[in-house]
Amino acid sequence: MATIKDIAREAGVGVGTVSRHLNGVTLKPQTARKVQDAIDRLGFTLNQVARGLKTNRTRTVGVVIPNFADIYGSTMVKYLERGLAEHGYGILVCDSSDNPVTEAEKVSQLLQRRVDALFLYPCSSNLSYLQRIPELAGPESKFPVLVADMKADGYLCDQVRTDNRDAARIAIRKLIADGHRRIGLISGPNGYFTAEERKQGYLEALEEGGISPEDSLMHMTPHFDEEGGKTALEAMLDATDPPSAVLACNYYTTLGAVQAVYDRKLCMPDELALIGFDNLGLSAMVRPALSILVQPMEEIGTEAARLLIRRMHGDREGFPVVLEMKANLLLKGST
Amino acid sequence: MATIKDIAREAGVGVGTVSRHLNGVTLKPQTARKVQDAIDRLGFTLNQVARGLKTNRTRTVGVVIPNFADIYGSTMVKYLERGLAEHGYGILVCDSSDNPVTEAEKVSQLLQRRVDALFLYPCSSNLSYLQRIPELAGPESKFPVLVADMKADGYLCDQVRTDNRDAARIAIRKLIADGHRRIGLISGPNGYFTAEERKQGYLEALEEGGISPEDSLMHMTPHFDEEGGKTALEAMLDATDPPSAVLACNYYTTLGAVQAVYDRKLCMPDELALIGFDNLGLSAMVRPALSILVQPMEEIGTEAARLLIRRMHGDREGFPVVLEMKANLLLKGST
DNA sequence: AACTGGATTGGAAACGTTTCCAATCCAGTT
DNA sequence: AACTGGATTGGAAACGTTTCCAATCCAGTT
Repeated sequence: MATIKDIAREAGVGVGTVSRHLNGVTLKPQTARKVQDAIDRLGFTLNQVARGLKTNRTRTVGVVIPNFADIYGSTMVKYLERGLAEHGYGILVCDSSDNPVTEAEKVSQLLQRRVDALFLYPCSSNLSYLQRIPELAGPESKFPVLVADMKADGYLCDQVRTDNRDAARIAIRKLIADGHRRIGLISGPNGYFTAEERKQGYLEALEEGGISPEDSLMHMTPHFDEEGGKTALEAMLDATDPPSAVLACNYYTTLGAVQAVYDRKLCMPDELALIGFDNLGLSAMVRPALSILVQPMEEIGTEAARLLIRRMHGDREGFPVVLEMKANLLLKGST
Repeated sequence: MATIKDIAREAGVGVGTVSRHLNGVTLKPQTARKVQDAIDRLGFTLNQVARGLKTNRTRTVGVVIPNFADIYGSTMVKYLERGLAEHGYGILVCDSSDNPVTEAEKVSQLLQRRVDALFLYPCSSNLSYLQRIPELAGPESKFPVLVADMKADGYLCDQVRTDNRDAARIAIRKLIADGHRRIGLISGPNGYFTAEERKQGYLEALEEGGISPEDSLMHMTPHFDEEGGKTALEAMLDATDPPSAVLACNYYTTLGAVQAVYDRKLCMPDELALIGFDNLGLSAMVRPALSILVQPMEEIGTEAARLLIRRMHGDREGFPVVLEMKANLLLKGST
């Protein structure tokens, strides 16, 4: 492959001149032409690895997400990539398989590859491994780290996520406005940030509505999964005083809840009003169509890109920033 | 950040020795200990960019897919990443937004970043831009390129994809075995490889069953989308001699078809048997549960990783290889 | 104790850029 | 025609590794 030296020789100029041309410095027109001709003639392409070594910037952001096959994460990454690509940045992505150990390993691999910043969608709120990383440790670390969808207070990073409390709150408010008083919640495990925030929003909305919470109506499923969603809804329906409305707090528990509704042949919204979470495509497949809280994945990805670009350009304004984007409540036939 | 020279000085050895230690060469035990101590003491991490420049290998595979937010592509990439990571390779991913021009641009950006191989999930079967790339042009190019889910005959690359003919064939065979004679097809635009292959499989199965194809039962939707799926099914149902069974050939047309079924309040499978495509999660949301052809995304990703690893290690056996993986027909209540 | 030769180690050169300083160019002035 | 000084250009040094050759070490032999 042709190098800058080959171009310099071919064009009869110095390597510095070729480099300047490649970096957008305006040369004397005839010099520029000679250089460009040589580039075209030899089919030269700049070696970004060499440039990266010299400039100490790879124009690459490291991304770690728990599961690529999950629409939520992959949609965020889609818009992250789009936003970064506009500024010439690429992404090096890793799947942590929802395993905190793998997550920490992937982060250190990415740093060995000298990414310019990290986009982390962690699988737990334990980010202590960040402290053990020399580049990141110390209060004066300037290495940009952005945490998505998870609380990272106490760590030096920006955060972008859905306003989970608000999401649950607007859903529950709507159910209360529809006259429901016994409203069930299917959320995730205690200690899991988004699960707890959504529960918090639920509690706040109940309080606003003057409804006192009942333990029997709040199910913190152990794995935030389909099975848990189904079991939780069945348990509530089997209890002595079943709910007339339920909010399922993620995609998988929504799947499970819908199945319980089908199995019991309940008619929505009359026998049970249901609001699901996350997956828009799903909504239309349920009859009546499922009302759903849609997280602003595009916005999160786009804002994350914008913020990371700023940080990589040295703008530390407002650091550390916490951006909470509002979810959208799409009302359909199930409420 | 500490470099290999700092380690050499700190440990009182030469840089070559440190390099050898880092590359797994066994040193004299006490030398190894001195080096390791220095590494630990200074918190050294190897600069992979510098290594990449010297070795001319980045241990990175470039990935271009049309839409990250699409479960099909992102699941393939998940398993691709997993398979490559086992061998120390990372992936640099780009979303082409289903745009052939962007696709070509992303490919050349990836090559500037000196990826060791390319995983391409192209948005059209026109891969002519590959020829214009100096690294890839010429019959003797050794640069590994793998094309997923698309025909790339005539280009020098390996191919891994679903056996689309077989997929459609087994679905139609099943419908024929169930006694259906009038079977509809909802596929994608002519000229679109997977759409045509699936149609081909449909035709083959009809022929086996001694059924002559009818144009009015074959709908090649212009965009392979939800709208097209719905419209196509409605058109078939409104025709004088409607089908008793239908195969929708991708996720989006399946969504559309299911909606048409709902709107007309048809009872599956009695009034219409339906087989969908791609999205497993969807199946359980439809009642009766939707029979579905599930593409072997995990297998494709895993096999692609295996093949790319081999190619990057210089093994050219069987080049160019075409791997067609069998889809899985999951039978549920809708047939 | 001196020698031998395989094992181990040291360190220069190189990978392909960028950047800085010095050298050269050349339009405008005298 | 000679001079001036800003604009342009040339090219050495450096980024942090790997690798090769040469130098050193040292266990085993004499």
